[in-house]
Amino acid sequence: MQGRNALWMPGMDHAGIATQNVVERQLQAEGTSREALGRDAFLKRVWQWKEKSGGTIMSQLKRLGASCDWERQRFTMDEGLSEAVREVFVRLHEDGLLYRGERLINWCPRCLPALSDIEVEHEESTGKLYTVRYPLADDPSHYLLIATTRPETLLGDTAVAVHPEDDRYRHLIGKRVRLPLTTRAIPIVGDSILVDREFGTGAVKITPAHDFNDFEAGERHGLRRIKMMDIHAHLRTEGTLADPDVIQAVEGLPVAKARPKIEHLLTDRGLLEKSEPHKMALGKCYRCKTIVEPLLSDQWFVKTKPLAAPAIQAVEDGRVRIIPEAWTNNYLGWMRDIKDWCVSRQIWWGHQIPAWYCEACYGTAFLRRASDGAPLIPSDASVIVAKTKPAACAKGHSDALVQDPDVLDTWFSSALWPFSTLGWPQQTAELKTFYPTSTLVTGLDILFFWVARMIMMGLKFMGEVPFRDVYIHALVRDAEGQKMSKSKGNVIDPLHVMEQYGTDALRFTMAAMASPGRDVKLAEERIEGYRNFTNKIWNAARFILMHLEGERVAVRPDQRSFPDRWILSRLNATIRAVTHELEQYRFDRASSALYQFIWHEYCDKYIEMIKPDLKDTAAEHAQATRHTLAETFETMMRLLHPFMPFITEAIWQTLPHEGASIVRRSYPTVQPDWDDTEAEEEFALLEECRGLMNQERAILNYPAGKRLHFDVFGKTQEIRDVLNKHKALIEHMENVENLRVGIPQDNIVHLLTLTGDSVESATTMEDADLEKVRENVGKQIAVLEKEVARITQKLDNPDFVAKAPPEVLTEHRDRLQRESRMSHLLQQALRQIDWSSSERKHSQPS
RNA sequence: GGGCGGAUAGCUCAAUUGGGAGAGCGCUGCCCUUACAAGGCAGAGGUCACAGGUUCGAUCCCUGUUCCGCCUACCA
Repeated sequence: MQGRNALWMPGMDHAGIATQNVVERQLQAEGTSREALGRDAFLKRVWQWKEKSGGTIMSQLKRLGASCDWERQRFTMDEGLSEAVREVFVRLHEDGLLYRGERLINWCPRCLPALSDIEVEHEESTGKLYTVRYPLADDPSHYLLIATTRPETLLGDTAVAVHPEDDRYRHLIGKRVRLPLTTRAIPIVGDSILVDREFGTGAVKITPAHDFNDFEAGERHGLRRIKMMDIHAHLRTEGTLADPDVIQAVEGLPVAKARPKIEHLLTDRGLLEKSEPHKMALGKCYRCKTIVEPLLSDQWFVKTKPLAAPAIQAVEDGRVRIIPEAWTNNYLGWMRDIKDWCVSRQIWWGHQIPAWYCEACYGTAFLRRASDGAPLIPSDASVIVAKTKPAACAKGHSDALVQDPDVLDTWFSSALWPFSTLGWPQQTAELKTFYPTSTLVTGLDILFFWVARMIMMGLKFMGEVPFRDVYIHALVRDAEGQKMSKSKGNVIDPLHVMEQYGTDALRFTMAAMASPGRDVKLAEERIEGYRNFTNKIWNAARFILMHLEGERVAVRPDQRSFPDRWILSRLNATIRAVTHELEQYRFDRASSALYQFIWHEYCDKYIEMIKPDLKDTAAEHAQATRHTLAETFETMMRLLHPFMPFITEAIWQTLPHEGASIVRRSYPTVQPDWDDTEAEEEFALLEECRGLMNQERAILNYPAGKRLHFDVFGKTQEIRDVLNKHKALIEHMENVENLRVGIPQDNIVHLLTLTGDSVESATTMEDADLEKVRENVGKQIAVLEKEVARITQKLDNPDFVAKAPPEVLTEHRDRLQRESRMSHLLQQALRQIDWSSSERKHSQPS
């Protein structure tokens, strides 16, 4: 609508692990499995599922009225995007930023593939801290006390560490201990990094194959790595030299079952010193909440440090702006401490890694997994990385090439999205036009998963940042403030909400609640409130259509009626505010400006003001007013359209308009000749009158419908002129007859007078319940006197008078004057009430 | 353990250069007044979490405390 060349490209990633899980569950229900199907047939099934159900998000977007470029829809598994993935993989490898190695990685024993660090959620839980006796090899009567939360892993221990400067243990370094439950003896090493003297016993076991810190300690001390678990996190004792009865007790058991057995065995042998409750943060799979196990395996890693450096720079120097800014430090902190990124996943659905290994060169045939025939590539097999399958290996073997069975992390392809979707690696026109893009809108929860990686990849392969602004939107939570999740079952389906309240109401609610840095608790009352707002707009439109019959004449703004000039000026202010706030990503302020204007200025005031003109066909301004009415409402619909696309289009079509659709019309811009400070000031004066009159009605307890006589007094001649000019309007708006305009005066008999800044207003109180009035007035006076005392006290303070800015001083003095005058007037009214009631008493026979 | 954010009307949330605290919903009263009862008009309701400090003056700035979220971390 603003005439910019905008591209909103819709699309999806392939959600590797999640999608594979879903399809595998289907297969399970059918009594089969992916292994039984085989890789190719399985992938066909996944594609089928994707075609069928993958459109849900797209249809939700469409229902929400998202104006995407639907023709350009992209999917990370599309051929073009897959080509980009292969290109990037090969180039990262060439540049030494990609390597394969045996490392410890987070492993979900249920989902089976590797997880990256950030796919692991930490959850506080209470476990036990066991203290185990490790007898010294050369003197079994003495032992070292080792603290551990995972006693079953001791089968994989290859050393014990103490702090090199710990006097308790220093003399033991270099000696050996007998590893409980096994026939092995392991060394005692000194390690100041691993060991915290203060914690536990100050001595710690090292299990390099099953713990990240221990892995690194193992590297430092050249320790052997003994794997004692399989991919399902079931204990495998082969190679641990465990005692036969231990093997019998725990072989093949999952961790949870093995731990008590080990505890039992240790106790039986008098090797368990004690166990006590212990709080710790357990790593769990973010998807299925299974406890994650560190697992030793061959994986592909992206070396992230060199990529992160320019990505940090880009945010530091403002080429990428994160909004709200508060998240910037979050991003920088994470990037500065970034770990290498494990990108291989042991699943089938995804981009299969473009790496090949030559069995002939390796010398012996690769082992193949019995279940699915996947080759198990040895760590030392030489690798050929290429975009397509090589014809032959370096030594000319052509028929012994085996492709890496693993696929890439979904985020690997997502990271390329800003340019892969525009045709890269081809230098397309789209890429030239739209890269770098302007804004990425996303949730905080994927700032690291996605945003950080897009910036790294964009800088590496395009040489430019992928986007200028990153707008972090709020996360929508349920009414209790809980994050929505399928497993908790508290997910609010937007389709359902749209069904119930309408899409426009949902959209407007989201916009209104999008205060920066704050999550949205989706409260139904709020949606309902904005549903009512749409209803209000609809009814206003009906009213307008009813009154548009007849000539409409466009007149210069400054020659229109007072209400017309006023509403044009207000509309202009609203256009200014909405445009400004949208540019600042303040959707909350933009929507509240619209709400305030449409309901409280346009409907409550403007429409009410012009009713006399519309009903009286002979009215002076009728033709011009009808024009203004159509003009302002049409403009208002365009201004509101991005927030409420459906109702605005529907109404717009019924209004006088040009063009086929509101979407194709321009967004309203500020019109200099609509600004009218005079009209706004005059309106403010009328509002002041209105306020005083309402207050009087309230004090006198008069019913809303009662027509009253009012006198209004302008404090200057100029004000009185304005009041006289709008006398009829005031009478109409305030349900008043025979309004009289005069000069303020004291001692008016039988009248209740109130004062404002510019005007005073008086009305008769004879019809009122004087007792009630006395009470109300008394309350008012008390409030006023309190305020008067407060301001007086401030003004009596010489420091305040000396140091406060002059405008604050005058403002205080004006206020004091007004409040004391008001109090004076009310006391006067009180005296009159007393006088009247005594009159009444006297007139009655005793 | 570290970092960040929040604590304002019964509820959901606003309030940037420190100077009389706002909205929506809910509540109370009166109104089916020919656009709108999903509405109109009016009203009640707040020691701005707590304790100090800076200042003429603090919801706002500083310090500390409590409670609630989130992120992050290897304390075995």
